[in-house]
Amino acid sequence: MKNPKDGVQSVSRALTLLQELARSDDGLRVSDLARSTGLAVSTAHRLLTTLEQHGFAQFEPETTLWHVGREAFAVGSAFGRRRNFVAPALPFLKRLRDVTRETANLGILDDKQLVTISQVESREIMRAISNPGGQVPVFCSGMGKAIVATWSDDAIAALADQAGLPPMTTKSLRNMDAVFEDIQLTRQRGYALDDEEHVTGLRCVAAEVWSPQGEAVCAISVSGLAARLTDARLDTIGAQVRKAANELTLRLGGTPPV
Amino acid sequence: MKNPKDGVQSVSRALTLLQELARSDDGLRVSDLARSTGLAVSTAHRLLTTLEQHGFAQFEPETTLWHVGREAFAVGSAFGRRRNFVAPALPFLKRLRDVTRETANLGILDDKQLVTISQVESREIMRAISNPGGQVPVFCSGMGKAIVATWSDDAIAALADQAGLPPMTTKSLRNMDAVFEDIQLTRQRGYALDDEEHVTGLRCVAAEVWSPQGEAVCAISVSGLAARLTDARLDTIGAQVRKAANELTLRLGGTPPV
DNA sequence: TCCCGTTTTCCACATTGTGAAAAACCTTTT
DNA sequence: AAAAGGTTTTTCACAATGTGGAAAACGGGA
Repeated sequence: MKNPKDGVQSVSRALTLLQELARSDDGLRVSDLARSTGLAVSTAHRLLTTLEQHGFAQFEPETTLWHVGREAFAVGSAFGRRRNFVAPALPFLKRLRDVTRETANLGILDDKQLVTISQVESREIMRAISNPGGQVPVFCSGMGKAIVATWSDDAIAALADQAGLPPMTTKSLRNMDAVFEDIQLTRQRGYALDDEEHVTGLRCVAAEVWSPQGEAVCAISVSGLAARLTDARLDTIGAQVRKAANELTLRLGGTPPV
Repeated sequence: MKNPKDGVQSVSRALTLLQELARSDDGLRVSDLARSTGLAVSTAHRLLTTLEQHGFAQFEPETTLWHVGREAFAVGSAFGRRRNFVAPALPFLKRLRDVTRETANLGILDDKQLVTISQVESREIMRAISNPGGQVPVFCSGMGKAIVATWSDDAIAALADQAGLPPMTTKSLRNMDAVFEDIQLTRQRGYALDDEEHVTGLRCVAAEVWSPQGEAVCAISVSGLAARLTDARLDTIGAQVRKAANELTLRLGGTPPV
């Protein structure tokens, strides 16, 4: 008769109540909840009380309506917190590596530096030069520029002011005019380009990834020898990177740019 | 022996497990959970399974670790949805973050606790210590004090009476005299200050946001290392936070204080 | 291969959750 | 002002349900 696969009855019922509560924006009454879940009113009441004791449900005495409680919010946000983008990003990076046959990277902006968090290496003989964990000045990095391009010009100027524009190669951007010109291009193209600005001989195509809060949290890029990442391939790869970035954005619960 | 006031045992235990899971960023094993909650392993396992069936917990077979599940996230965000000032607040938080270069927060008062609803992080190395969803005793929080300062002294006393004054650091307010003194200052200044009263080394400047009904519904704050939020900057930041709070108030259809 | 530390399943037992019904509240109606 | 109709709470006897010890199934190391 009893099927253990159903789990613990009372817990299961309590969770159903919570889900029902979450469905409603302006609260529900005990009797409504009892009806919609098929529970006895007294049972629903008892379970709700328990949920309330733990802060998962909330009762408004004035209106006698039940709501989802703060503790549910607290526990739920732990789900989002755990999302360090590395794990979900991997499949997209791999696919990107496979379609481009070049190294794919994931990076975040941290204290004026772009940090490469994760990397899926090209299978070609010549590998990328930068390592995961490696840091690059923002404006010498494709990923850095992709993220920064989403900011206001003022914010960009402020960052450049603080971080400076340390040149890494002869092609590095050396003044604000060059920076804004490059950012302008980045916004138009929909992807950022590092054309041997970090390491001579190395090119890098990048696009930013958006958080649910509507901010560019990290970026995806493809990097390889300038000899292989020819001008002719740039737009194709740009579109592929853009696509991967948008897909990851969706995966993370964000909204890609129009 | 049995006290019905304790609520439904199994539900209560399951919720405790969830809270425990939320505390950990990289997952917990059944046996760890059993130990930390004082449950028999088999019981913990059974409850977790039930949580998993509803999507509130998530099990990683590879690592045999348990995490908070997507459904907990879904239900939790219903809490945020009901307090729908999150979306309209974001632009103001971002601007505040940009002008102060510190983390900007949005919080509401809920059952004697201040809950951080949303957050726009500083771009500096040291990020905020508190997470969205985090809860702080009212009188240890800048945002809490900003809201409460709009109340009558009687109401404040009543709340303190109920909630107590649990000290979080050595600088926390420990008696009603200190509270009223601080509230007095808050009203004069036009902004509230949490000077390492919640976390040592962390300062926080806050101002309340008004509803069209003329009540302080939520608060905006800027938080950062005490080393960076120096006394010299306090009044400037206070004015900036006040301004952001007033702008959001207008946006929500309320009337800012004179 | 065997072993140790897990996770998972099983099962007899009584603790614990259950729901009908009654009590306590509210508004609204007469 | 009292009665009626809708709630939300509380109570309580009963047995269905959840419990935890112990045993079984894994899953990596030696």
